[in-house]
Amino acid sequence: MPRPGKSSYSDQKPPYSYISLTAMAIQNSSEKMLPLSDIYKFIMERFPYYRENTQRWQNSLRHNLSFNDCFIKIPRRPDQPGKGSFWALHPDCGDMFENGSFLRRRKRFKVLRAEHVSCKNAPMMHYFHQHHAGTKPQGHHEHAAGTVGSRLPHFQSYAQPAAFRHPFAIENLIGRDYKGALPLSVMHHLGYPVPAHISSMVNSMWPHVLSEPVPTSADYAPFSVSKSLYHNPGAPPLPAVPVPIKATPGLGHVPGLGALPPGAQLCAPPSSLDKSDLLESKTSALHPLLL
DNA sequence: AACTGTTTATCAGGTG
DNA sequence: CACCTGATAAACAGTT
Repeated sequence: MPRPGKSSYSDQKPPYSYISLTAMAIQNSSEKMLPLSDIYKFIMERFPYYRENTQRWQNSLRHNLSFNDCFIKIPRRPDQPGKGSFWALHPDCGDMFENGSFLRRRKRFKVLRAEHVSCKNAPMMHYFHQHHAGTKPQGHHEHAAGTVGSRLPHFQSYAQPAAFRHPFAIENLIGRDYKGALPLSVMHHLGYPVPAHISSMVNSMWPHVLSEPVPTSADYAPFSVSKSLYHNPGAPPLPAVPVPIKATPGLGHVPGLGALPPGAQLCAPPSSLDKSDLLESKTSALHPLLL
């Protein structure tokens, strides 16, 4: 295992998964979203190991972006021409990494099917911009069967329960589920007006991490998820549906690995969330003290 | 053509 | 042993 400050390890494979590396890159960006090429750049600049075999690892990374629900695509605006979309972290995956350390992912992040459809697929964003329905969304291959229809209450119950809300509508993206959870910059990018009270809340949840030191190529000092990626006390609970891998009650704070800040409240399912809405959850692993 | 994104498949390693 | 996660390969489609 490479140790921080040992340059002789600089060309070794970093102890981070592609998910971690991608999350690092995105969180390190000022906009909290990056095009694919900038994710490549970030990784190559900081980890010499990834300056070689680019075809191999970049294919893997793209696979991870598409495959993992923790990454969402943000379309470019017409005034931002370029290749591909921006990639951002799903607003509910802030506590994905154990103890805030990128070294270890605590739980698998999976979204509900309905949420997934509206969040993962580009046509939603086109609707988002153009205010009309895009092409019919397709479910992610892994979730296409088995969960149809039954996990919609979050969207349906928001604000105007009786009103039909297209699953691609902005209200369903930034409505109860995402309001205050997407980075401000992303909200702004999407042209969504951000009320002041939400703005302040979001800012406290998604701080700029640019001011934090960035590890050099030889320094695998763990990137830590900034404290405000955890939910603030008082902030409305987000309907994350994390699928815990396992609880690790004994781990606690590892020196240098970034600890849970005092008073931070981790993402747990809202109390109102019906048990049937949880996918394969093991509630013991969701206890805040364990996170 | 090169890049981007999706999907399927396979394998290795860790864990209960 | 079953299951899960992550890494890798590859085919393929769409976009720039």
